[in-house]
Amino acid sequence: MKMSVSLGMETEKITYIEESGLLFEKLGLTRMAGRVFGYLIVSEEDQASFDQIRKVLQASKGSISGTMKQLLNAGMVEAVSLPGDRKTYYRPSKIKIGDILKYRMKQFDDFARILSRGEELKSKKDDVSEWLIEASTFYLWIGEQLDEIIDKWESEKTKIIEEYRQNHEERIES
Amino acid sequence: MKMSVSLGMETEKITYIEESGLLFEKLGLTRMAGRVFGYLIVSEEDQASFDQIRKVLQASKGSISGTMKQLLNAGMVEAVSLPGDRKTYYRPSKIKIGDILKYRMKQFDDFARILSRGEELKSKKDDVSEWLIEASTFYLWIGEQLDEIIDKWESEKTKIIEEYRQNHEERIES
DNA sequence: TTTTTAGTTCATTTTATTTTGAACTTTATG
DNA sequence: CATAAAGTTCAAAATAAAATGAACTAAAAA
Repeated sequence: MKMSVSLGMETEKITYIEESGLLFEKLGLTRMAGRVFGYLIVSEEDQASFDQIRKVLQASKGSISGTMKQLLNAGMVEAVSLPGDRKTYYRPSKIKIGDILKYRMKQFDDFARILSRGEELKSKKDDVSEWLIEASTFYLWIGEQLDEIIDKWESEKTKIIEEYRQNHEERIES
Repeated sequence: MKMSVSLGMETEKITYIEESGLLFEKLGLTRMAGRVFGYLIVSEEDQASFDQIRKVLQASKGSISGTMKQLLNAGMVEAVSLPGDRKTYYRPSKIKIGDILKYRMKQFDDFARILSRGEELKSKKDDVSEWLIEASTFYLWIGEQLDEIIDKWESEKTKIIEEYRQNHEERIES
């Protein structure tokens, strides 16, 4: 196995970056996007330059260029420019976490729509029709519920995070 | 564009089947799986035989064989066998719709885990670390919330579906 | 038992996706 | 203005994923 990350980075972080690549691939994004995101996460610097990313991940400029666009477009990464410096720097964006989920839930809208259209196309109404109606309604409904929950998160997150932190510590102590 | 479905099926349904294929592809499954599922949905028969599916979708036996395994494995399709008939028939399974969502939410667990591990790997605690903790907690929390919501759906779905049905009719009347 | 039908397996081919690399654009700097 | 650095673009190469088709297995029927 060729290790594609190096330049004085700890083995653990190199492994992490590759795992992030594989996860992104599983989520339908590209492996390189996952590597870049992983690198930006575990890098100790506040931001990394295009060329730094390219060198660490040992990829071509073209590949990094396309990947940065993907990540910017998905809102996962932010570009930073500095006066007196023509380079572009990148850092993980502090995107509202609920927005990632909302974005992903759009997939369910599509799924709901295809189920509902399928039901309309059937001339015979049977128990599959029933199921189709039920399933597409479910996705409409769950979308609304999720919006409410995400609002709840935004307003109560400090408290919730604190609760989770305590739970975690309790487990370690016992 | 080669139309890969035919055999006396309405154009609308053929289009539907192809769109279902494209959607499944977008969801990370295969196009063929989407076609088969779409076909089973809009077919007027209760179930379709292996060979019927193969003929309608004009695909090879190997392709259908692999695809049926995928769909069975994902729980989207059920196999039916009949006494005195050596064929296998397939129909869309009346899978609990919440289960599809729960299955998909596993992706978020993975995402939460990678964010949390990234945070642990950083020696410097900065605002990215803060964000990582927040984001991974969010996914833990949302998983629990969603389980509750899905339970609520299961117990109240008849009522909810009725409400949505009325809303839909009102819109048509006005 | 032999034949036939139904489906599986898997090496090969086809198709789609990702990466590279070189030429090009843009913008800062001497 | 000329030069250089930083990125972008895109055709071609590399890689990965999916479909085919032919040989194979299992199980019912003759």
